[in-house]
Amino acid sequence: MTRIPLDDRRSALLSAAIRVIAREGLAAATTRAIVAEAGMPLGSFHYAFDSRETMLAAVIDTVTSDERIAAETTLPSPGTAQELAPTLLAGVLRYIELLEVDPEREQALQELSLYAIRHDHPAAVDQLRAYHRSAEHSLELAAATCAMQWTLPLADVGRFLVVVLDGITTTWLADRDGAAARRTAEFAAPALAALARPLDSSPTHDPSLSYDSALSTLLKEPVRAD
Amino acid sequence: MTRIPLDDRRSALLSAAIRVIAREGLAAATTRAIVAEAGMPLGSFHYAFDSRETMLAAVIDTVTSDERIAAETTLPSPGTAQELAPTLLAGVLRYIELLEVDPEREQALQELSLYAIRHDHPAAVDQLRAYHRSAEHSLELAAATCAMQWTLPLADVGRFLVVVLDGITTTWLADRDGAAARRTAEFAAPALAALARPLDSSPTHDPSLSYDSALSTLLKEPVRAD
DNA sequence: GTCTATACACCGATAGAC
DNA sequence: GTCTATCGGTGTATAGAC
Repeated sequence: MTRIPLDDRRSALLSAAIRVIAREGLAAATTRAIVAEAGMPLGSFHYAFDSRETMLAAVIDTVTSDERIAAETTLPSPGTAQELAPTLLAGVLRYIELLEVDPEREQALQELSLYAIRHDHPAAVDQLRAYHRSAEHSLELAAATCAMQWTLPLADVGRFLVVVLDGITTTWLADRDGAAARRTAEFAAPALAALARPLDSSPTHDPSLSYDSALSTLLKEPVRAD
Repeated sequence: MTRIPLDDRRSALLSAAIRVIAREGLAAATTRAIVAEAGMPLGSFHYAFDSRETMLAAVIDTVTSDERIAAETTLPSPGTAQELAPTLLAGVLRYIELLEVDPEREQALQELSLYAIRHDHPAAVDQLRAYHRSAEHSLELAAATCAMQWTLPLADVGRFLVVVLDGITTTWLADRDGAAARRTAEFAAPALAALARPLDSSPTHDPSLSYDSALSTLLKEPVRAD
């Protein structure tokens, strides 16, 4: 009858699977639920994928794509140079907004991540590395925009940003306290900015001891007072 | 024959369930797998619990107990006063050690948390609040031991610690990079310590030996207006 | 190629033997 | 009370009609 290209079928099933996982959880994303969401008969599933496991690997691969992650975590790139801490803060706040707009999607990503750690560990590592790449790129861009440079290896700063974003995500998913998440962001941003120094400062300085330059940046950010 | 008190049966099933979840994941923790782990016949399950859902609620309640969480996250309390940042760092490093000793347990806790968020939200909130209580208690103790006080509401500082610990956990579970986790801790500890200041206004000591106290001292200076 | 009908394993839960 | 046997339902996967 209606002969649909195999790739179209596959992608339709993948997006249906993501919707089901987001709406009802990974455990409820059965083959029956997925084909129902896609409006297909059950038989179509194993025509497009060898098994449910294979399809889940494809789902993880889809949500792990660099473009998708970059769209979520990339900081806005302002045309004019400004202070680093507010730039970083704006990026984290933007991430929190995305979190609030589509909580189910983030919950789905967390469930897929835990699933991958247990059943497809290489995929979990890939997923994490994609986040690291995006974080490092954003941090590099932010520092350059503000005429700053990082005093620690970019990988370490990037990891801390990933840790903070992930922690904010998990915590917010549980308590849905956007104000508290934003207070966390307001602390994390200057703490990150404290790890950078102006581009033209003395280059041969042991970074582990040069908290003096970090201090000035940290202290420029008003500590939240209530 | 062997009449076992109901409470003993329940607790045996609960610990068996936790072992199964840790070893094979929440999805694999079926009633059959749990009673097999506990060495009981299948019929015993619904004699001890109304349903699998009820038992999972009890599991969450068990792992959410204050004592259990405190044992994982409480900082060591040194008898002698010392600098705040190393004290905090020691606590985070100790948490990372526990993480490395029993990764499956932490993975199980993450899976239970995501399950609770979706299917038993009040329990998820309780779990998070237990972590907050423990974090706040540890931070209060650490500050007092070091003769310091927090310059932000304890709840906010505690939340940041929870966020960092959670982010470290999720990230480490994926990449198992203990060295990177410790580098993250080494950044987070002084960043947290920067949010405290000495209890009294006595003159500072040698700042070259303790950057965290220098940070705290400078934090007392007025934030300059832009 | 597409879809219906079905196989077969395993799930949570329970009835009934002892 | 304790355990065996089993029920009804649902899971993944497939055979076979068209």
